[in-house]
Amino acid sequence: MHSGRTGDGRLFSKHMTVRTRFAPSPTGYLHIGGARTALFNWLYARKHGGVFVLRIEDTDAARNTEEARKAIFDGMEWLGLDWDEGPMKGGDFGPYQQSERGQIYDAWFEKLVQTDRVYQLDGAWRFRFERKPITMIDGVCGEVTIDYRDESNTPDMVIKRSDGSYVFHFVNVVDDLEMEITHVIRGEDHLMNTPKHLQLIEALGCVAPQYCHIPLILNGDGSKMSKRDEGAALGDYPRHGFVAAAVANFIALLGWNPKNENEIFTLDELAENFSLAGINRAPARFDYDKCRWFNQQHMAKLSLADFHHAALPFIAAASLPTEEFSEAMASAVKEKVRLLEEVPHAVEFLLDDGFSIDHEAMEKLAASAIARDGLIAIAERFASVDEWTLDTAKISISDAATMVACKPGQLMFPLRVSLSGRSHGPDLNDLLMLLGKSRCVQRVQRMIENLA
RNA sequence: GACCCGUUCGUCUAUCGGUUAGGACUCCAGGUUUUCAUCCUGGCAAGAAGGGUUCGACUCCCUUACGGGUCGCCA
Repeated sequence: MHSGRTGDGRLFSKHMTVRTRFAPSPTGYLHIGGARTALFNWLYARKHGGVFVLRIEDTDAARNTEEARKAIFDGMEWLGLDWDEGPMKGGDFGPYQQSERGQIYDAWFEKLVQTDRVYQLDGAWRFRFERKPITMIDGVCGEVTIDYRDESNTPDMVIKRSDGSYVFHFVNVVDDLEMEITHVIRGEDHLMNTPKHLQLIEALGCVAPQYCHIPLILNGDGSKMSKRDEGAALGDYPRHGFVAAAVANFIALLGWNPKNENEIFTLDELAENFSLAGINRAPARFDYDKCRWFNQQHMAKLSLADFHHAALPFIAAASLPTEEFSEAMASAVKEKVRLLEEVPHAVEFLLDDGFSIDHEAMEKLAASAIARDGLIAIAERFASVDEWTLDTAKISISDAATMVACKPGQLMFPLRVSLSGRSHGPDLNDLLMLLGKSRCVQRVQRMIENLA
């Protein structure tokens, strides 16, 4: 039969179409680690002009939920990981949900019955392992051997439950065979399953796909990432105002690197540069700060219109008037925020005259010898401007500085705090133009009163 | 506990026997900006430990320690 060996996978041929798959089970939510597995499979398929399959592994009827199914589709769509075959897409190897593939499994199972590779125990069917060392050639880990002569460590596994349903190991293997999957990129938690799968494939008389096990993603402190941990649920990313390209970029670099010093990649660029050889073997820790930095880098590349559009839902969610949130405002904060969820706070004082004034900034102002006089001069100069333009506003500030015998630069901080209530924010020129003459005068006067 | 995989700055990583061990995030200091931020420049910071092999080891081998994974009629 075949190569006489198991575990070394298919000899990769230039003529062979690469077929990868992502096979999540619809229980819970889409985990960031799962998203990365999907991404790597997608990248590998795209890189090699292959086919990316989405298969829903819903064999555990009790734990499946519709929300979880939706989370998978939504997450994939958000990240931009389109599948060539799968639910809502069809394909020649369907159906793509295991719950609908019963007859297919029955047929393959019958082969094992015929060849006496299964036996019944307590009503469940167990697969009889061959008692020999099993060696796999993993695409990432290299050669790994598990000795199946040690029966205590590798008991025969159940592949068909006493209720007649099939277990993961069996359906997963059958589907990869049926769907002609060439490369299986999956989490390292499956590494010890692989010899089981190899044995099954051999018993079925087939050739195994190339397996590649990628390291898991850990929390920042090195602990196992689970449900409630920051960054664990893919669905949280759009909610916090991450853009998809940034998240894909960041998780791609968690466990993979392009072997050069580039860091910012679009999805297409990732696909161009992707290779199995660049995948690491050690688990990576999740760094939320760096993820935010990637987001900032990707947002900076967004067009103003796209950024404005992306920020609008966050303005609405903060109960700020979306119709007043202009592209000019978006422009003023575009490169100052790392997450879209920071936009409302960054612009709220532009949309609402009743903004509060930062304590620390106020104290610094109160301590300044020239702040009050400077602001009085500015208010006076502003008020006398006929045509409010950036030039006339700037001239007014210079004039005010002359009046109180200081440098214009010294008036910037008092003016900034007067206009925005804070010591950090958009460019002063933007503030001046965005607010207009009368609001600027009002705000400066309000500050003068506060300082009295 | 058994069996697997792993271990370079705090974090993500480059290095495929010979390098002042490089880059990025974070942090700090300068510079640019009449202001804030961006940005630019510079700085802090690493080969888990012990044995080998070798002229020479972060790199290869062994041991220990530590981390992760797996040991289900879950996937």
